[in-house]
Amino acid sequence: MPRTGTTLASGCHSCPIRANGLCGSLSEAELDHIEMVREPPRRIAPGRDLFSQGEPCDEVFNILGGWAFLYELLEDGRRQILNFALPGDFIGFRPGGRASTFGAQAIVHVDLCVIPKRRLMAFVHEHPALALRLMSMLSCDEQMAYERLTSIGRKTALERMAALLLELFYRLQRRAPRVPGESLRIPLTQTLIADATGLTPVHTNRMLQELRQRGIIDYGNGLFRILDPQRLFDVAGVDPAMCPWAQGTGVATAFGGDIEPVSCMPSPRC
Amino acid sequence: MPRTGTTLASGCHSCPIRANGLCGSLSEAELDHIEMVREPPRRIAPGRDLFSQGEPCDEVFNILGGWAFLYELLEDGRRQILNFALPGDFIGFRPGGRASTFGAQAIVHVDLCVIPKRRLMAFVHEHPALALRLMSMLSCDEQMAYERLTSIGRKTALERMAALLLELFYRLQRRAPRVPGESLRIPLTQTLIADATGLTPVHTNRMLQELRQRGIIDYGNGLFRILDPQRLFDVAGVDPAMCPWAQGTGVATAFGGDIEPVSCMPSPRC
DNA sequence: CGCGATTTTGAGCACCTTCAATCCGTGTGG
DNA sequence: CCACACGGATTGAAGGTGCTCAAAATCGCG
Repeated sequence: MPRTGTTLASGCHSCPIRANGLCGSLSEAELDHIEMVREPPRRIAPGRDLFSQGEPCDEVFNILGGWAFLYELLEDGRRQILNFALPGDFIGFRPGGRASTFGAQAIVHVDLCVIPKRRLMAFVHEHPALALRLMSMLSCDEQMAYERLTSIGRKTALERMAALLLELFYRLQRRAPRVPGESLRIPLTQTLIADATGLTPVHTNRMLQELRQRGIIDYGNGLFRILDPQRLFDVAGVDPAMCPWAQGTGVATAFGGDIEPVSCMPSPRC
Repeated sequence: MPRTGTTLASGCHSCPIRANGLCGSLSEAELDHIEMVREPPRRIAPGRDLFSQGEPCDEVFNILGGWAFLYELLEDGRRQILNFALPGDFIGFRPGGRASTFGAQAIVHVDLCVIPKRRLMAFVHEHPALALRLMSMLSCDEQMAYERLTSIGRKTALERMAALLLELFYRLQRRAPRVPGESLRIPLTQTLIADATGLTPVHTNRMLQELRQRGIIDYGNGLFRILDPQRLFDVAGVDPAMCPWAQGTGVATAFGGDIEPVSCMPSPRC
C-alpha cells in the first residue's frame, strides 16, 4: 500500500478538501495547530475496512480521496449500506469508546486524514468554531440519513434508484461542477447500489435498465450519465427545493450553471 | 392549550429531564445562564406540529414531556416516521435557516423547552461542554437513524416490528426503569407503527398479532408488554451488545436489573 | 484466450400490499 | 339508557412488487 507521496505528504495548508471539509472553518493559525493534532495520512486498499463493525475506533477520518461506504452487516450476511463517503466527508465520529455499530469499507483506494478522537475533542474544546462546524456536519449527515429512511421505507424501487443517483450526482457535483449529460465516474457495482437501496442486485439491474430505456440516464463501464435531470427528479419524487444536498441550486443550474459558493460556516455540505 | 403551571413554570434547576437531556453537562452557574437564553415553555396539542416540513424553524426543542414523532411526507401522502421524540430528547437542531426537510408532530400533549437557535449557537460558542454534549446527541441520533435504515432496508416485517418495540422499550426503560413483563404505555396507533417501520397498517397488525401469539409480547388499550425480551431480541435479529440504546445493559438486567448510570458527558442516550 | 466478477435475462414464487368489510371501545347526543 | 358515530383494530381475499433461483452473456484482466 504505497503512499502517493506528493498529495498526501503535503500539509494542511494545501489540503485538497479543506474548503468543503471539516477544517474549512479554521484560520491559518488554527490550521497550523490542527496539523500537529492529526496523524500522518493513510491509504486504504479497496475492499478493506477503514474501521470495522463491532470494534471500538478511537480515530476519526477526513476522506481526502476515493470512495468508501458505511455499512451494517446482519448475522446472516444481509448488508445495508448506510452512507457513501466521498472526498471531503468526515466520518467515524462517535462519542464514547464503545464498539461501532457499523463499519466503513473502501471501494477504491481511499486516502485519509486521520485524527485521534481524543485529541480532536480536546481541540474542539479550544476552538468553538470547529465545534460548530462539526455539529453542522453531523446534523447534515443525520438529515441525509432521514432522507434515505424515507426513500427506503416509503418509495418504490424505481423511485429509490432515482433518488440515490440524484443524491450521488449532487454530492459529486458540489465537489466538481459538471454540465448536464457529462459522464460521472461512479465506482459502484450494482450489488453496492442494491445494498444502499435495500433492493436485490437483480431488481436493481432491472430498475437501472428501466431508467435507461426511458432515456433518463445512461451507464456502462462504471460510468454514469444523467441525461434528463428534470425527469429524474420526477421519477424520484423529490422536490429539488427540499433535498439537503441540492439546497440553493435550482434544477436548471444544478448540472452546470452557477453553484452557490459553499457557505463557510453553517453546513458545509447541505 | 393551558399550561400545566407547576411543572412548566419551574426553572431549569428543577428541570425534570435535565440529567438525561441537553443540559446535563452544565454547571449550576451555566444553568442560570441558559435559563436566560431559553423561551417560556410551550405546550403542543396532539396532532399539531412542533415545526413543519418545508418551513424554516429557528428554534430548537427539548421535550419535557409527552411523545412526538419526526416525519417526512411525500406528495401523494405517503409518510415515513423518522424518529420518535421522548422526554429528554432534543430535536430541531439544523444549522442554517433553510426549510426543514421534515416535520415534527405531537402524538399526545407535548411540553417543550424552547431555545432560539441563534441564541443557542452563541451560548455554545461560550460553553464548549455544551458543544460536546450537543455533538454527542447528534451523533447518537445519527446512529439510531442508521439502525433504522438497516432495519427497514434489510429486515423482514416481523424483524422490524420486534426491532422497533425493542428500541422504544429501551429508550423508555432508560428514563424510568421497569421490571420484565410490566406494562408500558406506548401511545402509538398501529398506523404510526406502520409509518415508522415502512409497512402498511394491515400488515403491522398481523405482525403484532404474530408476536402476541408466540407469547413474546402482549398489548391492548395502548398498553404494551414485553413478556420475553430474549426472544424479542432473537426475532429482531439484534445483538443486545451492539445496539445503541442498550449499550451497557445486558438482556438480563435490561428490564429491571441494574441500569448503568447515564454517563454524564459522552453520549447521554446511547 | 480463459478465468472470475459483474451484468443481464427468464420464470416462478412469496411477502407484503390493496381493497373491503367487520368488529370493537369510547364518546356523544337523543 | 340506548342509538349512533367515529377512530382504531381486526379479518379475509386477491393481486402485484420485488425476491429467489438459475443460467447466459458480457466485461475486465492477466
